[in-house]
Amino acid sequence: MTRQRKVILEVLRGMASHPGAEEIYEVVRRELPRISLGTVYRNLEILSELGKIQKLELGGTLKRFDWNTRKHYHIRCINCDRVDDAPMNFMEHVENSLDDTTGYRITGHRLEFLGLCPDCLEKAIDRRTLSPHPVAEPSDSAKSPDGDAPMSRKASNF
Amino acid sequence: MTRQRKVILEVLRGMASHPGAEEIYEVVRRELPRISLGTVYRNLEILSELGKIQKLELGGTLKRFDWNTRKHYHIRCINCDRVDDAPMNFMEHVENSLDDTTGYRITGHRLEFLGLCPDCLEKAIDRRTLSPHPVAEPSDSAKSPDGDAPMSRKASNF
DNA sequence: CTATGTGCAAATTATTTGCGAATTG
DNA sequence: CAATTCGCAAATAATTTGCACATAG
Repeated sequence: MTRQRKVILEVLRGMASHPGAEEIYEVVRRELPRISLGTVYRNLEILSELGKIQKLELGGTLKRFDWNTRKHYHIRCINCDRVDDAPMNFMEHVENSLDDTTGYRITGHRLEFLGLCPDCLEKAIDRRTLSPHPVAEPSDSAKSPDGDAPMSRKASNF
Repeated sequence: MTRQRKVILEVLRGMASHPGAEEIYEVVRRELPRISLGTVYRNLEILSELGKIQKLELGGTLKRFDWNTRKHYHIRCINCDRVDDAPMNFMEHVENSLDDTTGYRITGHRLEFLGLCPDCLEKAIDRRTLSPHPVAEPSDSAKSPDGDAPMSRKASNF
């Protein structure tokens, strides 16, 4: 347990979000200005092997880390890539729903919800930025409480 | 619809697995030796936007592609990274299980099962390669039908 | 024709690794 | 001290992109 390892762990525990290595690096740096990015990567890996943190492999391009080591799900914004915990119970038994013809020995599962986070949702409603096809400015009062969901092309992948 | 686009689509449709871009490239190459990897990437992206194929963002390091555009789940081997379709019905309603305090507008979800594929499972049983701690060779007949699952350290992340 | 797509090579992004020096126990 | 870890820089891996040329419609 080196100083840098301890600081990395504390920093992650102090973060509400689910940061990637770079983001953690930037914060740790404020305390240990001489630390290297490689050290951050190495320690995040080690800490997750020790079970002190959890490595998340969600969609998108980067690996994220979570101080919460309990099994739980996540929800990711398809527009800004923000990630939050999904407020939903872990389904202990989904794995039993699998047809046993797979031949696999199942060891776990991962569930990720996709959607627009509150911030991006608001921007989408205000500016129609994410509408499937550009919309001629409607009267600004038209804040349809639950109208046509703005879905990006990307979202239609699912 | 260029020749290369057509060939890429046909090749993917002819593949049983869920290949990444490189793997598709290698096969397409046999028909179009002068095609470039960049073209493969570009066309896979376009084809998925057109809804002709599906882009998969599973765990692991690479993006995979699936000719099957219907919503379905996958199962991935934690040892060799092989991916198969998960023989299980799509859960149309899981998204409703989400506590509505999220503030997100949900547009989809993704479920991935993890485990040992038949091949890796067999090797693990034969050679105990993946046991948590090395095991003294037991009698070879001990094919426990559902005994102690060989779990790698990685698997315990979930 | 002309908009779109291609091949090639260089650029990006995220992550990993070799190595000699520093630190921990 | 001896094993582990660090900082740094270079190496990978997967994917993206700029640009001059080629092709489809």
